[in-house]
Amino acid sequence: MMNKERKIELFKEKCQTKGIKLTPQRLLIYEELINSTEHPTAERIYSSITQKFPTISLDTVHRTLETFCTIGVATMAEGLGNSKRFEGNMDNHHHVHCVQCGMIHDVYDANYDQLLVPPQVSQEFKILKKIVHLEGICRKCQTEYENMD
Amino acid sequence: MMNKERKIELFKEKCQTKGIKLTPQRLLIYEELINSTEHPTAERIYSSITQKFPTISLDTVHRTLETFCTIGVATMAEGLGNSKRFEGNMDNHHHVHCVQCGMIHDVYDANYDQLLVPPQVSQEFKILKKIVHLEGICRKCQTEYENMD
DNA sequence: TTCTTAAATAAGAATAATTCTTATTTAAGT
DNA sequence: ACTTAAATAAGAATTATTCTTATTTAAGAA
Ligand SMILES: [Mn+2]
Ligand SMILES: [Mn+2]
Ligand SMILES: [Zn+2]
Ligand SMILES: [Zn+2]
Repeated sequence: MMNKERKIELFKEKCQTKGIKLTPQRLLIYEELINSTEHPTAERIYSSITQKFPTISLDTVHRTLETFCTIGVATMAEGLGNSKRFEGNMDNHHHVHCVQCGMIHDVYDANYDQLLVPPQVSQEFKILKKIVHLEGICRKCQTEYENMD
Repeated sequence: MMNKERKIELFKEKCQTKGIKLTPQRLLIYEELINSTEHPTAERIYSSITQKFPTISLDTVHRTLETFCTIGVATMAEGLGNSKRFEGNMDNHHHVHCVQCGMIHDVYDANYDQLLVPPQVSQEFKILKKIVHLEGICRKCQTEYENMD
């Protein structure tokens, strides 16, 4: 971990090196993000900011968060895209998700099945599911990238 | 694993024991689900079924998939709800997600950090993220359940 | 088999999350 | 101060999901 002033400093440098503009909106969104431990949604950040900065638009918050992920100062918590994905496979297994095409493959691995829940977690949560979630780019999508200009 | 006829048999029994009606819609949706390896969305299942059964409604597919999860013949692939969740914490860590209130807590665990990617996965994917995703009910939500009639 | 009824469905409206379009503004380099 | 590409605001559009209500039906009872 790192103190917030330092993170903001690094954020400003990152904007520089990545060649994106340091706007008041971006700074506010970044501050809101690192001051929160709740993994906020775009809407949540928008609501907090709208008090200090009433003219900001929700779309800007969405765009900015995406930009932050791209330049590596934020991440989107693991998930599988906009729509719920279902399966009838009730065997214990894990997943690898192609973030490009959305494909989900099943992963069977004995080590993954044996993961223990840390005591500080099991004290606070009744755990219903333990899954290793891998994210990456599938071979097909990698090939498609290669063939792009 | 298990052959599909047997799964359908068990599905019918499950409807019995859970006291829910065995409708043609439910049977079709279940068959579609277990014949797919792609972790389909409701929309995807709806499209496939609509050919054989043109009067089915998308809402029925949604409701049915939820019912299937409730009676334990299907699951929803791991995710964090409808909206994207962001964070500025770029340290390597994992998550536990309360499926009731949506809260996400950070989990730091050295064992989790050391997970290896199975070779058959790394052959097919360029892995960008490895995360242990725990799901459960937080203490607060458990207490709230207790106080319900 | 026919009857009964609560459960389930279809259809479309409503809501929620996200993305797109376009005119306007602005950060940052000159 | 000037220039300009990038960024923003506003609102429309799109997509996913849920809700409402009238109708239909599965399944147990008679
Ligand atoms: Mn799976
Ligand atoms: Mn986190
Ligand atoms: Zn892919
Ligand atoms: Zn909770």
